[in-house]
Amino acid sequence: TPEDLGTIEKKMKEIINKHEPVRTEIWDRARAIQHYKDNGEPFKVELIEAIPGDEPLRMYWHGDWQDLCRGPHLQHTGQVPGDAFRLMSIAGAYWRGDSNREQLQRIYGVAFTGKEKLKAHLTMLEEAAKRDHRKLGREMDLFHLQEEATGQIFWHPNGWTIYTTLMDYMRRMQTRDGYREVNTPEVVDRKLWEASGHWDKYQENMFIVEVDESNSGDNKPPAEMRLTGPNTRINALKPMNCPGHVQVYNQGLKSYRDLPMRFCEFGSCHRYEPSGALHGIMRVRGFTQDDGHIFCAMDQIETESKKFIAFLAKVYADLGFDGWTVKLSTRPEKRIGSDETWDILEKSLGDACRAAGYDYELLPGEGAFYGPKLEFTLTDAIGRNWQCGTLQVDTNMPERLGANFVARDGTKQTPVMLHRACLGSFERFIGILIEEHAGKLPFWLAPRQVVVASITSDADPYVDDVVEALLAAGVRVERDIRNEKINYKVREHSLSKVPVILAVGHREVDERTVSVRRLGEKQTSVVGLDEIVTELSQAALPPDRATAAV
RNA sequence: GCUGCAGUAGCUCAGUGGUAGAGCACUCCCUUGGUAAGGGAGAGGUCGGGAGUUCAAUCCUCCCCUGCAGCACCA
Repeated sequence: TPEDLGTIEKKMKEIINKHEPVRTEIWDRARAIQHYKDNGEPFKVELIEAIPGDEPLRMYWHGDWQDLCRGPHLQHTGQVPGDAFRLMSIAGAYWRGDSNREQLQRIYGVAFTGKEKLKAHLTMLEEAAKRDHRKLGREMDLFHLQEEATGQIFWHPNGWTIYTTLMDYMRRMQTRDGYREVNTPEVVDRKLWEASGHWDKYQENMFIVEVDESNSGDNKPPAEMRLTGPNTRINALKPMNCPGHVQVYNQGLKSYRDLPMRFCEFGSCHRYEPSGALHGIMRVRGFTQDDGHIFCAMDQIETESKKFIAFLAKVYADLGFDGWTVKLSTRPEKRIGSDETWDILEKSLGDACRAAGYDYELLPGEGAFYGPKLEFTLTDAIGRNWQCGTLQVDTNMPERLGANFVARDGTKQTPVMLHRACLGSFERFIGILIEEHAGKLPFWLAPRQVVVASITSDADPYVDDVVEALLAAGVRVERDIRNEKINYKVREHSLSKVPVILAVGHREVDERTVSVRRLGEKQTSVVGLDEIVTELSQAALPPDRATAAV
């Protein structure tokens, strides 16, 4: 508990003040194992037994405290900066990271070389908490969650504006990049998931929909019998779009001339995620992916991969991100497909990434069960990493689901399938977007772009003129003619992150101008009505349509 | 799912074994104010849900739900 942490911290400081000197001895393994057995420390015993070879072990002491350690240790405990550490939290952690093993209590703490640095860190955390998308989502009236639909999002008008604006942008970008948009069913018979292999591996994480398909009419049995009866059909809400896209591909004969064939879908997916995994709108049970699958020949993998990475880089840059990283996840323990195939696929992904000009971090064993993947990760306000974009090569699913094409030599061959998503899901990406910009979204994405506020009620009719002109020019604009002082209006709209406030009073009415105040700036400027309409309508253009930066 | 913590008004939070309070937000009135809070009045709560203990439970006990931090998971 937090109180316990305080007590522990106090005891730590006492030990630090004692300047306990280090003492070390080399023990043979048998003695060390016996020592820990006698002291009831089975985890230490296990650690020692896992150390290869039979070299002696180093034991350390500081006063009463004893540890098995490769070393070195501090000369004395006084070397720990007693005023520059803080115990932060306490939580369970599985022994050796294995959820089938015991869970230990882990105490999290931070330590710095000086008191000032600790203070700066704590201040940073406080600042980061203000950018939390869950907090901003409430303050900006973007969305809410409630327990009747755990892990799913009720989007409010403001939030849904961000969502659809982003989706429209992605649709144009993907069309330009050679994708054809499709749409596939959300309630699908388990047979398809069995065929794809997902039923086997992810059944317990799927939303199951059982429907009675016996004759309708008065002789229908009661619901509790129907759901387990012989005519019950078991469906699952689609947890991913790939099998659906293969079904589209499989309609009609395909030639090597048709490849690469790029399908995309704003695919609504549902996954029964473990309760402890849910996190705001970043990890949810209902979400929409900007999903896409490229069916291609083996020798097209690298070109298509490079093309996608370039596409993703462009999109991320448009959305204001430059700090993303790439990870290459390789074959997991539980997988399908031969090692030879994995060798080829892992290499081609890595090569494509380098060829596109990006380095990657290797995550051994983290790949999907059907193939390796590149993960494109972004960070949230407090520095946690989130996988957003992904690129996965897959030869297994096309084969399982019977996809093929006629090759140049007339033989039937199986295409490779590249699974790819750029944003990942709109939900997670918007969460990251909110935190990255601390709610101050780029003008084209801001749900409420402009508020026109009257200073005195005499200006109200003119407010309507300004609003009309901006609406006609494609700007998302609201009016504020409430009986409040301009200070009050400015404060309120600034807090809710409206990027531009146009204030109008007698002077502006007489001159047909507006007083412009931009979010984050103190000074205002007076601009003619026509001029501001032109300027803001330009600024409202999404990056792929903007002719010039405004 | 696991470990720990939490749930009181729309939001942030105080509080008590005898059925609840503040500030902000909201509504109305006064105020027409020039760029981050003008004044007054009012309305608003099955104290997350269920069971138990008790004369009496928002408070104590148990179960469940939801959230937070971390772990595990993430097709």
